[in-house]
Amino acid sequence: MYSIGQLSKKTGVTVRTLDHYDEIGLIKPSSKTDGGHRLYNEDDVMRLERVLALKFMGFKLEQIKNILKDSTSTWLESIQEQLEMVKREQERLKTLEQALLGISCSIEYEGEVNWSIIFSTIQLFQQDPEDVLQQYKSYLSEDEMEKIMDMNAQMSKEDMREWMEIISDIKANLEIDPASEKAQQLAERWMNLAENIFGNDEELLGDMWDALQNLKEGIVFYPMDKDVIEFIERVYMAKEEVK
Amino acid sequence: MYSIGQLSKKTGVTVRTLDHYDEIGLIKPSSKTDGGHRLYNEDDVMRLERVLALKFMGFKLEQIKNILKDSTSTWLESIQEQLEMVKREQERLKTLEQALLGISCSIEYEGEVNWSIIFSTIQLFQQDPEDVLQQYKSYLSEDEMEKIMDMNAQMSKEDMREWMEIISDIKANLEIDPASEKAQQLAERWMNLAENIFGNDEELLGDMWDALQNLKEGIVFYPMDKDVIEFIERVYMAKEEVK
DNA sequence: ATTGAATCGCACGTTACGTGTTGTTTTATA
DNA sequence: TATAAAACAACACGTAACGTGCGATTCAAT
Repeated sequence: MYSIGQLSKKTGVTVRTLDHYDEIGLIKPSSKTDGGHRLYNEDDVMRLERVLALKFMGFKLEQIKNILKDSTSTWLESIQEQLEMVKREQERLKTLEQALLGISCSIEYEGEVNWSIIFSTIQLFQQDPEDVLQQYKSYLSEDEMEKIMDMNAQMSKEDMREWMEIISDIKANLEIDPASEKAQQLAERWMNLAENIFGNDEELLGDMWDALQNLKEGIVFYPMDKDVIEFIERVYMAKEEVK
Repeated sequence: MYSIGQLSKKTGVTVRTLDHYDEIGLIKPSSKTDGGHRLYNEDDVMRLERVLALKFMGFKLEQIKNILKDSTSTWLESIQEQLEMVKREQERLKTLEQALLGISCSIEYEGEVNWSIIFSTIQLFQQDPEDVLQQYKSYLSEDEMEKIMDMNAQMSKEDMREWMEIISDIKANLEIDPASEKAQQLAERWMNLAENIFGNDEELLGDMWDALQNLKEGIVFYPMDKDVIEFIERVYMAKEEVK
């Protein structure tokens, strides 16, 4: 028989928590002293351990009460629901991380808080990725869209950082001569990174480029907007002319 | 100028939410009608949009108030803190998913709820992975431990399912003759899967096996316990004898 | 018996609103 | 312009899982 304090020490849960579990009828002490102090026996301890296990799995106290009530309970179902929930939450956090990463980089390289980039980024991540890619439907095949989605998801922090760096570099130099040495270098850096990310898939890159040119409005790849695309276009046109 | 209802329609946030933001001083309407109805102007709308953006990023309303208060605010710091939080949460969910997956499989294949497996699994995931591997320190090199941690994290649902299946098969047949056809098949299936997971790294597999044999207590790889290890040992010894 | 520690029971605080009520203001219609 | 209908203000209570007190017992040790 344990007093509430002893049980607390034994299991590591606070007295208040045990108090609460008693209040909501989750764990009622099997007996009491004449004075009214709660006494917990081994069965109670076991029940507590099970409750803690289920809590670790992410169930709510009310659910735990139900699960422990009917032993015929649909355990598998409950756990698989939890699994689904955990997966959905992970998806959410993954996109949130991407968004935060993009915003963080944008502040870092632009040196100030740019609300329009923030709004665009968030808007981009708020709708589900399927919808975002719908815009590209006429330019890309199913296959290509899937590839892009994979890349998007697997883009590492380093990739993102490099990507932000080159793009903010370009943004800082939008007005320079497209035929200049520096412009050529910038465009080349962009191309290299793009190839790197798109894995040397020339066809995909080409189709992607077509899509980008035709969908200049809005932000399509995080912070890359119309201005950047047009800059790169100009540089390439200048290059062609030299030839 | 928008009434609270118009603003609600325009932005999609409920009237009650705007009400709340007014209450806590997050978004106060810039003017009111003679009768006391709230009127929001474009600046208020902008502030609301910013609030929503920050909320999307996961900030609390109180934090948002502070961030929007001092423009000199440490934006980058705040966002990077958020990023860290998101990452930690993802880590937590990843391990939780693994644990749930293990428990789900254990119920599926054992056909009943086995609390001791559940407790062991949870205990395994509650301490951080570093500590778990500390037990193996004397049997495995740094390199090997790192490899194992990677595998552990990347073990797919299918792998886990197969793993659970073979192990529960073995558990159902612990008492059969180690020299029998069936026992040999079971051990072989186990070996094949282990090789599959450990990527044909014979040395790693060997060292791992040593560790498993010496650390029979507790569960080391999810549901694989002492009994299973001893069974496989017996089968191999029987095989040796035949030779 | 006394005293210090443990415990009980109660209540308010937390977060970001949802839901509901009553009384007032605005808007639309006659 | 009178009146009905809609919108709104202001307040209160509920949510989930406890944390943090608080005064009033009760327990355990001396």
